[in-house]
Amino acid sequence: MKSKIKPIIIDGIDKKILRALTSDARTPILEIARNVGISGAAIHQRLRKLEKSKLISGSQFIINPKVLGYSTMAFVGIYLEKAVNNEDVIRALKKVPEVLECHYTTGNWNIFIKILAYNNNHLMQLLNNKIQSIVGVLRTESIISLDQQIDRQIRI
Amino acid sequence: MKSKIKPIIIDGIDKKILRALTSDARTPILEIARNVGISGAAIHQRLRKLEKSKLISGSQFIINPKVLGYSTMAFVGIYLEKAVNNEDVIRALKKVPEVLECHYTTGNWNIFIKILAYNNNHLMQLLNNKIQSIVGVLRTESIISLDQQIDRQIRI
DNA sequence: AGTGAAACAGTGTTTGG
DNA sequence: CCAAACACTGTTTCACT
Repeated sequence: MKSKIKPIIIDGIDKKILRALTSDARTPILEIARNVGISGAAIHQRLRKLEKSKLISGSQFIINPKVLGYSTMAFVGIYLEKAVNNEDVIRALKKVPEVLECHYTTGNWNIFIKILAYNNNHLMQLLNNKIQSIVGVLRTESIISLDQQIDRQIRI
Repeated sequence: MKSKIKPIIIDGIDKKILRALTSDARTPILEIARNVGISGAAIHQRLRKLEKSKLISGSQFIINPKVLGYSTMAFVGIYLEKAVNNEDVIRALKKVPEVLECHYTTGNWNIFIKILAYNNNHLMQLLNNKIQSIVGVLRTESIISLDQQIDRQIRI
């Protein structure tokens, strides 16, 4: 069962708070307060509202995988056998840490993933030993990202 | 010219720091210090090292687009005319806030994007009015994400 | 080089209005 | 939403290993 999504109304002040915190999660609340022109307690109050509405689903430091040597990003379309239990495949994919995203999709592929590897050879190993070896996976089609030009969240 | 990537050696303490801050960017440094068993000053020092190495490229609050009414995510493969200036196309795509990712890719498509829309109708409008109208775009192929099962960073 | 204790300014959060 | 209040945090300094 899906959890219900409550709509939320956010005003200009909420947007300013969100813009500050989506560009730097550690922006001091009091600094935001000064820029917006209201008290820190008010910002704090609004943040609680935004978190309660689930519009904010957490915060994180961003890791640059290139510094760790990951230089190959790829998208992989996966064909599944008709009889297979999809959830088992998802469970297996979750165990592969290099798989960063996983979607059920329309079109020819049943599942579509984003995967990160050290290099093309490592990608091939992952596909052979970790992806295509999953029970129910028929075959895969890979699209390698030569260069990522945009990576962002939705604009507030 | 690409900026040089300096390799970095991180030990178990660095990993613990990164794990804490990638799961919650606002984790107090002193709390990490207590869990790891070293002083706050030491954590602070290591954080500076990690930022200097660019392994940490910032921090952000995570927005849940569903709460804002975005319910359709799609991947779109884009065919370009041979004569077109790719950078102009990227520049145009950057101006479309619903485009969250953009990659140059191998394979049939020249460019591959991830895009977010309120619904299928909105997606169609975006494709017709904002993407296919870009000079140099020949045609597009869309893959709609029915459900996203995995969304994470590389494991530390 | 890396560590930890101490110190201060500044922050996060609560309370009462 | 504000102002005040308190405990705690972030950050620097410095002596030590």
